[in-house]
Amino acid sequence: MANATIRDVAREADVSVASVSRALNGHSNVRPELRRHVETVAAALGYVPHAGARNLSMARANAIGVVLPDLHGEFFSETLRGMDRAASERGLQLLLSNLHDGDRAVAMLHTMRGRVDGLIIMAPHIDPALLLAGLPSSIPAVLVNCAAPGKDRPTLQVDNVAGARVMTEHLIATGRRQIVHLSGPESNAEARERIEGYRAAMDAAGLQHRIVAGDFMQETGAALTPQILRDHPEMDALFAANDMMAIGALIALRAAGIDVPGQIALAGFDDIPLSRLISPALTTMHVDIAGIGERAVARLTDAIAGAKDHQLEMSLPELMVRETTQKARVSRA
Amino acid sequence: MANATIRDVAREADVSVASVSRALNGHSNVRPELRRHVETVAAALGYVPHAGARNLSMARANAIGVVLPDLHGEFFSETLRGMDRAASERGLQLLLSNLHDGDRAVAMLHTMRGRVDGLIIMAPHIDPALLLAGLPSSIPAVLVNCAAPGKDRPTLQVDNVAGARVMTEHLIATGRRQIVHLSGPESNAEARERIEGYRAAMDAAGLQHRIVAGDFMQETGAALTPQILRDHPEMDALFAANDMMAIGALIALRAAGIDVPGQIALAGFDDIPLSRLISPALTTMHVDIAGIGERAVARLTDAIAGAKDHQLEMSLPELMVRETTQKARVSRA
DNA sequence: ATGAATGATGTAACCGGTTACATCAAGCAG
DNA sequence: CTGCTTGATGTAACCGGTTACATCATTCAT
Repeated sequence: MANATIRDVAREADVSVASVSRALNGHSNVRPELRRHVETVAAALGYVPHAGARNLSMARANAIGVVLPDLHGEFFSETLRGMDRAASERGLQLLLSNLHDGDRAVAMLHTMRGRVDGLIIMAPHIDPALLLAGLPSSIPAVLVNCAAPGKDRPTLQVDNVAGARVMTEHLIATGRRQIVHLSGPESNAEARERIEGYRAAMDAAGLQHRIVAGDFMQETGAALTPQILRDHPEMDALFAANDMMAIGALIALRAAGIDVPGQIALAGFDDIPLSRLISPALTTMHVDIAGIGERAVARLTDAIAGAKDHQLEMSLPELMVRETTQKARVSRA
Repeated sequence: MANATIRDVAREADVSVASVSRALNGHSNVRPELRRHVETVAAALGYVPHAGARNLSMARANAIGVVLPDLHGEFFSETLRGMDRAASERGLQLLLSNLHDGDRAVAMLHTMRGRVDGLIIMAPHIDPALLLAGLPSSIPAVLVNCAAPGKDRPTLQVDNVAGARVMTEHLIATGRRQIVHLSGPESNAEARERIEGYRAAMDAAGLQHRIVAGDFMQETGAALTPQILRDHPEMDALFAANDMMAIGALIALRAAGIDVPGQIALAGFDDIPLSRLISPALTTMHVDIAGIGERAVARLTDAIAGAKDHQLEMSLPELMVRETTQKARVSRA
């Protein structure tokens, strides 16, 4: 019933456990015939090594823990895809954990200790002090898009401030003036940075900011749009803090009979795969989502190998002009 | 430097390791003052229990392994989301593995032995015999959308045959006659079942089948469409075996200046979130993707708990009529 | 022929927890 | 006062691997 252990194999093959271990792991100092014999017996018993035990004795889990704020939407699935690719190249597995709130966060990190060699933490919505307090300094970790660029941890970030500034400037350059920013939640560091970039560009152009607080969800983008139209009747551009909200807004604008980009320009942020597929195609800031996942794994494996490189790696998003921000038609009236 | 172990805590607190273990795990037979003392010392040392060691000694990993064919696209990210929800409710973590080909598949399963309590295997593209051969019968596993309904394993499947039949009948009922099926890869069990459903409905209506082999990828849907238009100039409906290919086809059709659904009706399968967001919205078979993920975890935890219920659970997809299959306009000519 | 070097194999400690069982002190009934 | 029960704590075995080191048989140089 229960699975065979290495001792069962040793007894059956009439050799020591050490020989079984060596034979099965391809060590060189094993007689070929002995190796074959052990392999035969192991196969006959259906022996599969117990990875947990091996991990314990080798003090190496060959796995990395990934904590994400949310599995919703394409953004995180893309990140995960990048991580998976980089991880399986290195023979690592991913231990996944959704990180809802700050309290359970620390408990979660603890659950991971001893089952993973390091952690990738993506938590723009969690107080970084709280996070780092619960993180033993001995466990390697890379922070992705966290609020504070962990001083003594490798860190990856998207330059949200610059990105939002570029997008806002693009909107201004294409003739928009009454630009409303539909932001992410205040508690989210990336959302705050994007607000900052928007503010900077608007200030530089001498325009007035209008910020409406959203929460990065598509439904909210749709739900808030009618209200935005009411409160800002003069609006000629809507800059959503991420693509999902922009798409929600697009649906609501379409439902309201508003022409995009004819009457109102629409912009998003992230460039999820979906954004080029909708119609009209969404202008957005391209973030190399899967690439960030890959880089995170690369940095983490370096850190696990002992690298002391705690540099902050900042990636600059790129403006993708598509259909939703084409110049407004000359008024037909 | 290295992390404190339970013996460090025991030494520092001047008690035995057993007491530390008991105190920290909330056993009742510990003097309250001793417990507090141990907790204080543990906190002072920054002690975090080594989950791997605990797993080994308790013979319980509190994790489940998930093997997926591909992380691409919304389908699997939705599945994963459902699994994550169900898993974290039960205090389980997910160990993720992308399963590219059959050879590495078995190795992968072995890597998981001893680090997970059970497996969820989603592998419509892998020879089930190969798969089950590599799977020790002692490890609980549930099969999702695998080619063969594992006789002695809990199994979840989508009724692809019925679903494809319903969709094809819908197309016929809305007046289409020259219906081309853009199928998934022959190696994929689900693709084969959808072909079968399409065939059944076409046969029943006395119509001729036209099947073009695709591979479930959006790019392929787009790339194959011009060729399909050339080879089947009379086509009035295109039924893609999944939504991603349908969306690819939609883009290509739009580029070719073809009116959907005016000239050609378009249908997909899966009902990924994206399909209702594109324009025109895609008619498709709704599959409760996240729900299947949740059910898989539920069935697996039952199996881990010792349930012997190896019933095949079949879920019936539901027709979602949207814009791409509205009745063809009366010819304007 | 003898001692050293080499190579294959076995013994047992170790990784870091959990827990059955032993031990011991205190409380209590007779 | 003695013997039994009860509760708290300690001892050590165990989970299933890996591996340093010991052992032993060869082989080879001297």
